[in-house]
Amino acid sequence: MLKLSTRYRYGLRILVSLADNGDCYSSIKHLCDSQELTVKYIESIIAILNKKGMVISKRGALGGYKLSKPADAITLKEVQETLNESVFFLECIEKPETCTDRSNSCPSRLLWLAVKARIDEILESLTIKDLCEASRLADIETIIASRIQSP
Amino acid sequence: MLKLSTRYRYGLRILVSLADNGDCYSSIKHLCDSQELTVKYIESIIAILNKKGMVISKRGALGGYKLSKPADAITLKEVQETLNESVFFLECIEKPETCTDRSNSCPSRLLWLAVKARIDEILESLTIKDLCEASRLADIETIIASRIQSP
DNA sequence: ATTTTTCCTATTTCTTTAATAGGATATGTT
DNA sequence: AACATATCCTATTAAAGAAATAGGAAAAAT
Repeated sequence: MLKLSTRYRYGLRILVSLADNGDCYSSIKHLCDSQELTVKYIESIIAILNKKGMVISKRGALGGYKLSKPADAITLKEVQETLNESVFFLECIEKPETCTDRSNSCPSRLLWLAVKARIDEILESLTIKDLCEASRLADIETIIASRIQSP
Repeated sequence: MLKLSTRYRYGLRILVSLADNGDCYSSIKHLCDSQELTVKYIESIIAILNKKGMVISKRGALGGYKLSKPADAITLKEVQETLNESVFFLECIEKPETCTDRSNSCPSRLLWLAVKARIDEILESLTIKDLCEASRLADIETIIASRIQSP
């Protein structure tokens, strides 16, 4: 439980690479050189991003992928939703029909609503551009602190 | 990814039930009446809690389970670790040998270190007793707010 | 034509979770 | 002693999702 999928981890790395590459098209092969992944596996991940319109593709020689919008317009929440569409953090919240009547006296539900709210707060406040910067600075806490207001 | 396991959800509900029952032994059958689970499945969950010494068992007629320590001495983090021993939120952190050299320039790693820190902060600050209270109040945010200092 | 590269569809493998099953052992009650 | 109530123990199966691989079709540049 609460395991981070490699699909999302790699997806983020791919998007960060594309962002660093600016307006050029990066081929999967090129993305592979910097990452230790197979062409086929990256392909399957980027295919999802492509179908959702997060990247623009160009076929044939000199083709590849680039971001479909500025890196600071892509939130990490958006990426998560794209890459893990059918998986629900908490079914009884996202699909109420699964566990209707327990509602607000269910301790698990209350706890995870609270946890999820905090995760989402971070994922919504950060963008791919922030990740690029965090990677350069080797620090993300400062960026988060500047985004999220303390109550 | 980031899916909450039913094992943990049910485990919490079981512990909250035991807490509400005070010093009496609750049989699995009794726990079943309030929850919509089979005897066998609850048994398999509570067996884990028992092996780790979180509950005390008594066999035979009038037997059952009760908490091994006060409900306010059992943190939710402890429960999570007990029920999901072998699952790592982020392998490259918890088992560094998996992904050594990417370290602090890996965007995923930075992000999830930050997210994990916030989840752990909540899980460590709350106890089973808090969950009992949250369940009664149908609110957990007030409790969390009183525990976690804003920076 | 040839090379590069995306695109599409399918399959396999692996891990983990979820759930079930049968019977052994202990304990209180009658 | 017999019986009912419970935990305990050890498997096994089923289902889901994640991870990874495979082969070839289609497009575009040189």
